Amino acid sequence: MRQSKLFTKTRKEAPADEVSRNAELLIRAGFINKEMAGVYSYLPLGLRVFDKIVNIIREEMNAIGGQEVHLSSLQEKSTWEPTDQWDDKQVDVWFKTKLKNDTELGLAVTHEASMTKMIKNFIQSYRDLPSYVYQFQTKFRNETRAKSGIMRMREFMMKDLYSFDLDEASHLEFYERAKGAYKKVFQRAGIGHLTYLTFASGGMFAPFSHEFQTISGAGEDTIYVDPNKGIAINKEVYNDEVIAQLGLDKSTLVENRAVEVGNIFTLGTRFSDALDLKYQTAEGESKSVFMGSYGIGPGRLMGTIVEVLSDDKGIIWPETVAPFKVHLLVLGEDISVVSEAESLYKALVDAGVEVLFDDRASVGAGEKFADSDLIGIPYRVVVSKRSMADGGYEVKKRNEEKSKVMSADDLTKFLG
RNA sequence: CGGGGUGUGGUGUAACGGCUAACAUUCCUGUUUUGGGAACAGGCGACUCCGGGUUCGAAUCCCGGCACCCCGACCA
Repeated sequence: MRQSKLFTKTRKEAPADEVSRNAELLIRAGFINKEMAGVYSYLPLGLRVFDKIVNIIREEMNAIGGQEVHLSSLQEKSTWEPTDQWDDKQVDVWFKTKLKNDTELGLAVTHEASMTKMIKNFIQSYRDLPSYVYQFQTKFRNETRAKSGIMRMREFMMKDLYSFDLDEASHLEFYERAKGAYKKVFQRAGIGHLTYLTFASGGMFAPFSHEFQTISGAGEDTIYVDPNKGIAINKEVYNDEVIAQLGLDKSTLVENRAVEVGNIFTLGTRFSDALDLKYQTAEGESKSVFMGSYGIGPGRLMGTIVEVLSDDKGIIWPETVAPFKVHLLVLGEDISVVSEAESLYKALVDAGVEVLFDDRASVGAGEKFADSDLIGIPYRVVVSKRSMADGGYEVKKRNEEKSKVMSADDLTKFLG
């Protein structure tokens, strides 16, 4: 993509009302736009990152047998009444609305109940189980206090997977697979080294639920990490009994602030009982389906990556989620330099490399460098009189200081 | 939802109750320039969040509303 055609532009200063690092950098670099408190739009660069994150999650969900669907965000009152969750006292973040005929509707806070209702149409027998169904769909939560940029929004995308199993044993088997898939997601997204499987309160069907917590000062949770075992305990269940139960040693646990980037937990038969999701066993008995739920917010994940991977100049995207792989800069308007850059751009695009080409004329070299650092694309390639005199193109990684000069062929090979 | 704070060109800031609301940046025109947000010249852009009030006079003081930020509570 040509930067001269990109409608967004970078800013030197962040809006005064944005304090969080993720919002500050993402707005300055033109990835997101703030609509109102807790509501942000994704712009071209931001959407590319968002989509890459979504794709990583999608691949990992598919790998453990997930089937993707897309449920509505409009939900009937009757969907939530069986579990008593329509009540504002039970769920205090509802956005509610009405049809023209005054029928009450809610904007999806989550999808446990509607997913259960949907799958009920397809599950009658033990032969129909298990089923693992997921979606990327908008959640609306009327938070009393939105904050921290895109980390806690009133409208946000969530990947929510629901598992429907015959019984607790097969549920637990899948649960372990889901753990593994989540680990891979955060590893691939570039924050695996800072993300810990964390024990948290479990609800009625399990002693614990599991959160994936990424160490960051921007986090809202406090966790106690065992660095050797790579697991942690959320403050909400942190006590001597739990420490002993998990076989941990209190003296080795380190307190940290962390962002909850994912969570998985056992629902048991809470929803299947309430909504009458049952199946017939081989013996002809009727049994409740055993459920679990598994969430990741791609937007929050994107914000977390920025919080954790940046320096004083800007963002440092991991290659896996970067909006482009290469930021190609042409310096000066000298015809031979420009045409050299143009043909390199074409060669890279033809080789299938994702390139943002800073082809803007009459923009100083300093500004191009500053923009490049701010946007944070992993590889920067400079074409200038100097680089050509040195015998080619100058390549530098965003997170490294020194650059090296490469020829066109080497470069295409190196990046392709 | 409790507490605290802030609203001034697109963005960041300034302005004692008193002159035509200032400066920087962005943007536009032109000249020059091209290795770390370059230089010069000219220009566009603001009913100072909204509504009342006090005053000869309000961006400034008072009241109400709205919006935004921070701390806490909440967070399937």
